[in-house]
Amino acid sequence: MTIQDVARRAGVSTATVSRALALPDQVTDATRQSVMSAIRETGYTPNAAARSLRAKSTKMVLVLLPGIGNSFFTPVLNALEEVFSEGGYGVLIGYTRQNRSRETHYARVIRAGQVDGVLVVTGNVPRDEEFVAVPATVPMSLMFSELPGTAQFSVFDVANRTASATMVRYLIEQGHRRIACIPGAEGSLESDERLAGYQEALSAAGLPIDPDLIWRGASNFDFISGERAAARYFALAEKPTAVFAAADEIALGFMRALKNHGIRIPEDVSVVGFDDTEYAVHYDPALTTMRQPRTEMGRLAARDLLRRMEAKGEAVPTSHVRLPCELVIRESVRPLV
Amino acid sequence: MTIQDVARRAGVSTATVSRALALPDQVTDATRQSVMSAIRETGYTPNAAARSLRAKSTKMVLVLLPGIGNSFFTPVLNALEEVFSEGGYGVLIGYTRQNRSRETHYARVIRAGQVDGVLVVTGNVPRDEEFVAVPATVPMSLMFSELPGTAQFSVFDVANRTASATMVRYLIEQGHRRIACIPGAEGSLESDERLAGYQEALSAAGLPIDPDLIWRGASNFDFISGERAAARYFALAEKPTAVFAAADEIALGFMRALKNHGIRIPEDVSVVGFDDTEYAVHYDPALTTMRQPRTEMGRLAARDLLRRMEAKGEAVPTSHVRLPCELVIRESVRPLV
DNA sequence: ATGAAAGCGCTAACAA
DNA sequence: TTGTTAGCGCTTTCAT
Repeated sequence: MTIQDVARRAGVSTATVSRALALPDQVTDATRQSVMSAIRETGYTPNAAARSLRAKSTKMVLVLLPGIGNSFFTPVLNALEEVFSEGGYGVLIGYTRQNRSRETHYARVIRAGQVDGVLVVTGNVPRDEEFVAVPATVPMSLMFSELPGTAQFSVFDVANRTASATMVRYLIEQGHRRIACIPGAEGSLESDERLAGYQEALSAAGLPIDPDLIWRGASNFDFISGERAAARYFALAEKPTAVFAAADEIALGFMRALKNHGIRIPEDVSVVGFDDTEYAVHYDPALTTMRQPRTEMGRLAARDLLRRMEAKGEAVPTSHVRLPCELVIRESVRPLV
Repeated sequence: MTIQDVARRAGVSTATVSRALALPDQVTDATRQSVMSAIRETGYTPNAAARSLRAKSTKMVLVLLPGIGNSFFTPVLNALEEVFSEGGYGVLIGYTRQNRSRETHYARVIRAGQVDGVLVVTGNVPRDEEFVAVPATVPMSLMFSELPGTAQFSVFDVANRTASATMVRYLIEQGHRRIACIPGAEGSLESDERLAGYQEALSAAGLPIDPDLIWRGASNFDFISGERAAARYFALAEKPTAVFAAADEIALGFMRALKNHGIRIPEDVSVVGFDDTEYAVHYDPALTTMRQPRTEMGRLAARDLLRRMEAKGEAVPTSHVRLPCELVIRESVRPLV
């Protein structure tokens, strides 16, 4: 069923059918009626490839995720799909898996004109040379990461440093003085920022920064990193009274490892996380953490990209948004005062 | 940069460029060389829309998910993306949200020829009339659900009933006699099957099926359903010694609610789940559950669809696969013998 | 082995 | 307001 069939059936030209669909006011009521009924009778749906070829727009967005099976991104993806599909755009999903060849693959997808925009949702922006040229081709945005000195894309991130400082300050207010930190994925921006926030809060309170209490070396923000950090805890002669984990999963892994050795939380040691994933509230003890507004970030980023994709020709200024996080107090911190 | 530019630069026709790319053996080494270097110099990438229009194939797959922010599907989606992109197919993602209008939207995407295949990953197959016609257009498969009497699509599911029976039998072997069941989302196939497995195991052991111990009425396989079931537990005069939850999240929600009231697990009551999501092993106590082979299911389903999409013309028989689950014994069951 | 040419289905000038 | 027509970029007969 092509536009030809509809045109024949309605007794008009293909151009009129096209107009009846795209610019209904440029067509008389009568013809629009007959075109519409012809469409209904034939069950016609415009062919996407033909339309794309002609219109030079595919109405599709590429969403690039790291893809380490991380459920942190589930609500983000949900929000993105919601806003994009509402705006008439399809969501093409790509997992880079920190893998060069997969990045190249998706760079090619973009160059093939398969998408009208790109959203990179990850701490690691593809290093592929081919990606350098992308922003010139189609609008591209970043989520949960930043790239210094690149004004050509919008970025949506949270105030990691401020949030971490707030969290550690809360711990201090609760009377904690010896506070450890598990900063998460070594070398990532989030990790650096959250560690900086931790140090900032300690310094502001006149507390020393003890290298023995900074448990580096994690390759990810996952359970296993928390379990590994537990070994550092046990090795310590003078234990901290509180631990700030840079992600909920790290906190959960850490707590589980401690509990295996009979350590009680928060009676023996307080633990806090970062993210506020779905499981934080259901754990025992329910985890005190910083809520990242994942759904809201997704919506904002999607709407911004939508606007920039629709702006045929004229340049829309890029957005640089840093959302605050929210301290969610639950049960995993014991007041020392 | 179009195929024209490359052709001019290499001093050949566009047809030759096309052949050099698609059928390299039909071209002399010399011409292929010059075409390739022309491609490199120009940075040419074939336009996807033009290719699709001509070839009547988009090299894209639509993956339809329920989209209730459920991280159960994270590894599934991961596996799907891996296999499809390896096979040269892009993954277009769609969340139906049990919403009629969104189903219609995606039915239209399919009819527009935007995808070469469809994978419905959900217990609820779209009811939209427009979907009835889909399997005739492009191959379509089902995951984690079945539709009786439909041989035209492949289906990949787990043996829910058998797995549940195995789980309950395990509980019985551990000496439990009074076993409750939280069957999960009312009216879903998974729920029905898992409940049936529970009843089957009880009957086989000569144990009575007590309606007071079947805590129906959940609208989903989520935490809240577990919390609600806890009320049923507390209301009961004669408590069960073990509870079979039809999903890990239900089990976690249930355990958390019990612990809030000072009930210890497994000392006071044993709890088991179903799924083996990432969090099951990190909970305290680590949850005894049935592992669903989510990644493997994703791979199998993707490969099957790939095969059927590639089979230009000739009919490939559909697959009907039911994978077994694996009992994972951890800490949430107390032996009574 | 290569080229010429038709055409996939649609949209948008331009004409009428 | 409507129709005619060109052409988006590619693949694929059919000739040569």
